Amino acid sequence: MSLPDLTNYFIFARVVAAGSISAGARELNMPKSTVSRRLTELEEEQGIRLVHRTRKGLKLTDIGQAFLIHCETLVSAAEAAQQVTQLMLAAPRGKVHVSAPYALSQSLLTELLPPFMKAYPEINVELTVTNRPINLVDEGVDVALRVRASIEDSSLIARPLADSPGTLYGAPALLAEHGVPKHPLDLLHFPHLSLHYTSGRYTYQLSAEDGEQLTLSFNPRLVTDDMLVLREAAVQGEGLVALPNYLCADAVASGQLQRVLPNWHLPVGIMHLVYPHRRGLLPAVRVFIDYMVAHIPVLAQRSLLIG
Amino acid sequence: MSLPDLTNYFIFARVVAAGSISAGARELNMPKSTVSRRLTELEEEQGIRLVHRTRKGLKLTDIGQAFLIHCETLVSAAEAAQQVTQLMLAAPRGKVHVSAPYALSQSLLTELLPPFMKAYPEINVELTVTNRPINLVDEGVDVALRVRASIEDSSLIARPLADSPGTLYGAPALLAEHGVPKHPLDLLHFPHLSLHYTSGRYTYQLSAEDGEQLTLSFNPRLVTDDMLVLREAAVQGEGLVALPNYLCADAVASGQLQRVLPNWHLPVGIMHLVYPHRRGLLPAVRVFIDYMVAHIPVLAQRSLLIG
DNA sequence: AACTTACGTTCCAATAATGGAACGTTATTT
DNA sequence: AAATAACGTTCCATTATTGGAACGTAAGTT
Repeated sequence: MSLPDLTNYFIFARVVAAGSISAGARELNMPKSTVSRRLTELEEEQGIRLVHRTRKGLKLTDIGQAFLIHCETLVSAAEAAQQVTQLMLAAPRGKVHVSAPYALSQSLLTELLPPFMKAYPEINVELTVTNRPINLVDEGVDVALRVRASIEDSSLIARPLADSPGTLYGAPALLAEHGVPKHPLDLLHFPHLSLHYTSGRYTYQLSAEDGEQLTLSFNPRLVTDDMLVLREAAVQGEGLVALPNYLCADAVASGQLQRVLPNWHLPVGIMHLVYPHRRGLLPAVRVFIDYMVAHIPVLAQRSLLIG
Repeated sequence: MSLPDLTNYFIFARVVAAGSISAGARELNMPKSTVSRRLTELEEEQGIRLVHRTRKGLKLTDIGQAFLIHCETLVSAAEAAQQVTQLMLAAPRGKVHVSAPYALSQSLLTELLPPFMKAYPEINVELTVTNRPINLVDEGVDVALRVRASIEDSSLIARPLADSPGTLYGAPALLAEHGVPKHPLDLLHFPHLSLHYTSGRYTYQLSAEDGEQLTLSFNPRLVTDDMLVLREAAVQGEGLVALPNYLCADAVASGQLQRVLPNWHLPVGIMHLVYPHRRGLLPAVRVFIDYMVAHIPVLAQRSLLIG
């Protein structure tokens, strides 16, 4: 099967509307030689004469008339299709599919989404909250909020938002029971809670301010992929846990949690946005990204100052 | 303005239906390199990503989904357009616009059209009867029946049907009154009737059987472009007239008219069909031509034998 | 684990489409 | 009557498109 060149149908419709090959060529901004050739081509392809060429304008054959009707709906369909894309490109509108882990969703996005949606009433947001690592393309996600030790995914564009330093936290009661740790080795006497790691290996990578580094293995009593669950468990005194500071700022202020070994730092997580292909980014997605890039660092900074 | 290549819309719709670029390429019978390139081309032209490419099949974006709907109506329109032409090509059907002069229409076509239309029930005939010379293209005529001294029109295809010899005719009463002419010069005493000629010059070009030629000018008493009017006027004894023999056979048989100078011949008219461009001839027009070519010579011959 | 299959993309010589200029006609203007 | 303008077509060097082969990658198979 050899597929027909539908552009010829388009040209045919435009030429008939214009009344002559020359006029059609002018409207189409093409040389009339091309228009003439393509029209003849169409007739040969169809095996039928569609227009009679006279000196002054063209004259449709009966079959050309019937053929034209379908060509016109074809042109309309093409224009409608174009409008679909051009509408989405003309202004920030349409759906933005966002993905975020629970912790970030319930803190940052809870705060930022309402004002964002108020600022862009034509944008609909679909928010998928999950801690599972997702494939943006497979799940049809436009932009994902992530915290990782490093930004490595090469096929995606990443926009760093803020560093997310973490510390060990524990409930005052737990610390009273086991004694406040002075040195990392004191941690071995404690129960521990941790995020789930597919590697199955659980360690603290601690670094002191003088540069000293220490890696400590532990067996977690509780493993989950929800940081908020970890925080609540820690508040209940179930064990020590490594968490981003911004998540614990409130709990520390209210006395529910206490920093453990505050002079030893955990690896800094980098909070960032990722999205596919910088090219062809829809305005709706672009303004979402811009909005988050503009506001998340401020919010994160505020949390850190408090924490 | 650069016009979009609508074939890309078509390819897009087919690829989505097939589920992958490779499968779409197979269905379209195109190399996948081309399909891949054209799809990317379409996305760049629209400035928007329409499909996400994954290893196993494609995934439409939301906008791609909306875009696709219009592409599908576009494909339907293209198929409908094709059907219009292919239907007309598949069998003799549709309209045939025929043009003929009065004389031929009322003799030959009156006899041949009914059986033709019975033989091809899907064909509709539109018959324009006029003696005025017509431009086939301008008037949208598919095929014209003509009688001319020569076949000269170069832009048309001509199919000769039969020679149409002519003679001078007169009513017996008129001949009794003025005396039966023995020699062309005797014609000068008669009143004459004639077809209308735009040249304004009226002559008889007589040739004897021994090759002798004679051109005789005359002033017609009656000029019309309808041969049947001339014949009736001649029957009424209004004057002599040069007419095709087949037209007068009946009148001669019934004694209403008589041949004048039967040994002197008028220029032979050639009855023929003309139609534009042998290429792209519709089956309906083709079978009409074939039918006339098959039957008119027989009918004409019969008339001549009688006459 | 190694192998096979199937996907989408890229490369580049072979091929096809393009478009400015010239042509032959015809209607209109000078 | 001559000149001009406009039409559709054709020509052919330039330009753009094509498609087979090779590539990198991921899923299924031995």
